[in-house]
Amino acid sequence: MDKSGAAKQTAAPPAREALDRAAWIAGALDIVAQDGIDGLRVEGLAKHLGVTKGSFYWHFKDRRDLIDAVLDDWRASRIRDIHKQTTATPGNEQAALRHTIEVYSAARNRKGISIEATIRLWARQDATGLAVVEEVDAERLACTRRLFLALGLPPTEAAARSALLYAYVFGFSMMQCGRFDMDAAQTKRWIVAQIIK
Amino acid sequence: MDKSGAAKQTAAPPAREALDRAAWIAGALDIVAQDGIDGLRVEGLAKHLGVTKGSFYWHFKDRRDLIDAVLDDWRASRIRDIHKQTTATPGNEQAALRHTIEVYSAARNRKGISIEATIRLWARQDATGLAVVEEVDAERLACTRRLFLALGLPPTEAAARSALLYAYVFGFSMMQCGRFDMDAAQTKRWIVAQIIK
DNA sequence: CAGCCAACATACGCATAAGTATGGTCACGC
DNA sequence: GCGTGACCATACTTATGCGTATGTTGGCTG
Repeated sequence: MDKSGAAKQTAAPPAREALDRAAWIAGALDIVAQDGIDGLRVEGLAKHLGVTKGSFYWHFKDRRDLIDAVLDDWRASRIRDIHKQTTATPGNEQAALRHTIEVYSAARNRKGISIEATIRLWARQDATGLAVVEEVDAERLACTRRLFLALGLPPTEAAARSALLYAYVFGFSMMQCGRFDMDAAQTKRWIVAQIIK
Repeated sequence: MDKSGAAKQTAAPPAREALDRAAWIAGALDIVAQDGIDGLRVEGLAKHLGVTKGSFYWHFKDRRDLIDAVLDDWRASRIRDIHKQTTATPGNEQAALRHTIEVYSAARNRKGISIEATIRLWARQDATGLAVVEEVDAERLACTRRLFLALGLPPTEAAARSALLYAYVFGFSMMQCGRFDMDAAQTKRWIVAQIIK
């Protein structure tokens, strides 16, 4: 049925060069963003990459091995990202906080939000996933808290504000199912002002 | 294997009386809270209720019929609940707002949060689910906004505060994967004070 | 008490999906 | 020019799960 004319229907590079683990993980994240972790099937992923599952079981022991690899990749990338977004030269902490909210809140990339929500929900049932999520949470809170402290706020208020920031950003992104235009600019500005100071 | 001694291993009532749609929906919500919508299998649900799927297909056309019924039930119960929690006698609007935050934020019932997160995430892929979620969102925002307006706040600020309240409550609940004791009472009080006024 | 029907159980067909076993191919070293 | 191994395809086996077809039972009515 699709044996002769199946050459470039997916996102495979022109000349198909050998896949490595990273390529499989990247593909897996595409699937996870769309169909959740339950939707991450090895045959489906293989088709997405233009190969068969014979290849998959060369690179991974089993499906769980892939999931663990995806988790590790996600943790590393999220921690890398929060550090990158919250670095600020002394005196620019407020701008850094605004920037962090802007970058993380909502519409920017639907895919990242989907992945995060999926992993977070799935982690409620999986100890390994839970540990990863908690690690990312702790790191994010620490990063923003550091900025608030640099602004001279007392420790308790810095902790509270970073918690509010995190809760807002995440809660907001989860509401963006459809359009739901509560990003009425004015509303958003007011909220950010409340959080920042 | 389980033909003779299978009498009361599940949560079936003592004398098994005939199930109705409501019982199936309630059971389905148990499953959804634990294993997500993808984990909602008709055979598994039947076993959970102590019957076989022959019964299921008597009450429901197919699996999708059950999902739609669950969605409808969830929408109705959520709208009923937000109305109940946000009713306030004139002069008690602040207390009502505090009460609403307290009731909806976190630890109270892990199950409700799981169900909400699951439905919300799943709705990203399903038009029917999306409509339900948006309806609930709109109703909740309207209810809290009404309270803020009753407190004399200008419309834009009332909208902004209700949005922040909603985002906080929801974001906060999603972080409660493990223990993650950021409910340090003090932090929580500070945040609530920011939101309320 | 005959018959009927709601409410289930049982048994099947069919599809999907994990994992295994084994065969094929192409590049590269020698 | 030929083996060797990385990389992938093919062909199973097994298990799960949806939907359907049909058998069974207990209670109610006339």
